[in-house]
Amino acid sequence: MTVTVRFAPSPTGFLHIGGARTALFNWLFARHHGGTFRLRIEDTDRARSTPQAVAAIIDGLEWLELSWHGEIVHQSARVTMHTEAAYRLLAAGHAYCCYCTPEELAAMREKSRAEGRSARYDGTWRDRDPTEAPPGVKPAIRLKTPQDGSTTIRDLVQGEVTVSNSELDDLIILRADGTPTYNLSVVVDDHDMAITHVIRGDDHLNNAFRQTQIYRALDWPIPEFAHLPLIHGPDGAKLSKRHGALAVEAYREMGYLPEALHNYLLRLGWSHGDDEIISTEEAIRWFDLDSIHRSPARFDFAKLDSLNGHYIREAADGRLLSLIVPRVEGKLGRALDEPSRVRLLRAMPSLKLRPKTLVELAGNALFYVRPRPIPIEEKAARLLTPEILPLLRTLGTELSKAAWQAAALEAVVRAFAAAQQKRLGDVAQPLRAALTGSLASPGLFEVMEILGREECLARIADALGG
RNA sequence: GUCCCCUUCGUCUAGAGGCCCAGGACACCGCCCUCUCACGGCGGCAACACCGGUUCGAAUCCGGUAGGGGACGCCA
Repeated sequence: MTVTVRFAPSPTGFLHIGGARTALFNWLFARHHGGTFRLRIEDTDRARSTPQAVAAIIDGLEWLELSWHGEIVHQSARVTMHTEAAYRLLAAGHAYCCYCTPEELAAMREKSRAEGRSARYDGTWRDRDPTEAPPGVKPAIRLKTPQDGSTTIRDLVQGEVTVSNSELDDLIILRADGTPTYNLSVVVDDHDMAITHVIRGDDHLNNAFRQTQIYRALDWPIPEFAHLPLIHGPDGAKLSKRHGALAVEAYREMGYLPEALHNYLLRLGWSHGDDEIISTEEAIRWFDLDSIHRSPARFDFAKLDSLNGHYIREAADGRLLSLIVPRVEGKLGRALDEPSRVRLLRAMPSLKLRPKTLVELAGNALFYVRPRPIPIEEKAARLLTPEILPLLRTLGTELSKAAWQAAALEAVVRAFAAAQQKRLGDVAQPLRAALTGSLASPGLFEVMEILGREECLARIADALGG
């Protein structure tokens, strides 16, 4: 049997980071086994599902390059299959009609809880004669689940987990309005899609028991389950809006590379010895379910940053350029002309050595393409003292006679510093301030070469009060 | 409250009875490199939740305690 897995988000929000990891693990598992990875949108909650959310999920998966096989399955298009299954269960005596009102159910839950038991349906209508049904009330259909014994699932991550059947009540599979509920829909869809492995978040572990009972009642084979521990925020609590940056879209905006997020998410709860930098190819080759931890992991931006810095350094210059151009243009307030792009591309090999994010990269690149006079940061400006300015003027004159190439420029500046009885840094830093407006930049002489003679001399003049 | 799950440096983790007075990575702190910032190199700080038991020997096995998490919908 070929491995078939699915990612089944409900489109009630954006693709969040936990969902992205679930998708990644499913994708890797399928790729590892040469199987199929499918996408199913669980949009049966019409009130909360939106087309925008569907689009956001698709965008997110595409950005992460997690491509799925075949058509996207929209669960809402399959309600007929779901309801049919419910009626089949009803006809077979595996389900029954329940006429309880929401108020009655709420009271029931409260009572159970007050008595120190888990809140669940008490089976009022389980064996009651349908003729006793109150007139005019539409029933919901409940699954008739076993009352004795226990249900065990062999989870590929969690191991063997057993729950007493007395803890599992008769869940509703068809609402009073005739629509199917989540657990039924999932089972029918997973069955029809020939899903072999259900890999999803830990928060669904309880559902696995319910779903197992539905599979049994329907006499369908039960797929393998693998429940992944959730991702927690830095404070150890479940990742929530409070921690910010839930949507993968937000990570893109913050300037993270998809491959960095891949690598980071993969290592969160999964490992392959001491390996930290793991390419997608390696991930596909090495991925397995038994190396997944059972405990949740905390999300740590510092480590993501470090990984992102690594992947930025590895990225092709042209790609980085196209990624930062919109950001640079945004800060500049105008489109970049061709010479500016060429300049940035030339500067990229050294520019990309420093930042942790594309936002930083764009920020660091800005001085190369800014119109004169460039703004000088306060700390940099402080270096341009009345004592230094005359030196800078003389240096400018020396420089104007030099061949405009990094090594030659360095020779001139070094000779100048020596002649002035100064250390190189004493001269280089003010020069850097004048040229880049900052105290930190790529190598000064490379910067000068890329900026060009005219621009450099002009910026020096600007700094002199031009 | 009930049920289920989890517990190695601050964080992610290696570890499947002796290889571990616990290894790697990120973060942090030094030093080196150096025109700055990074990168890189070297070094440092720092953990087996606790208590019992099994064993010649336990981070690894068992039990309990504590702490954390998840689930308890005619939501998905």
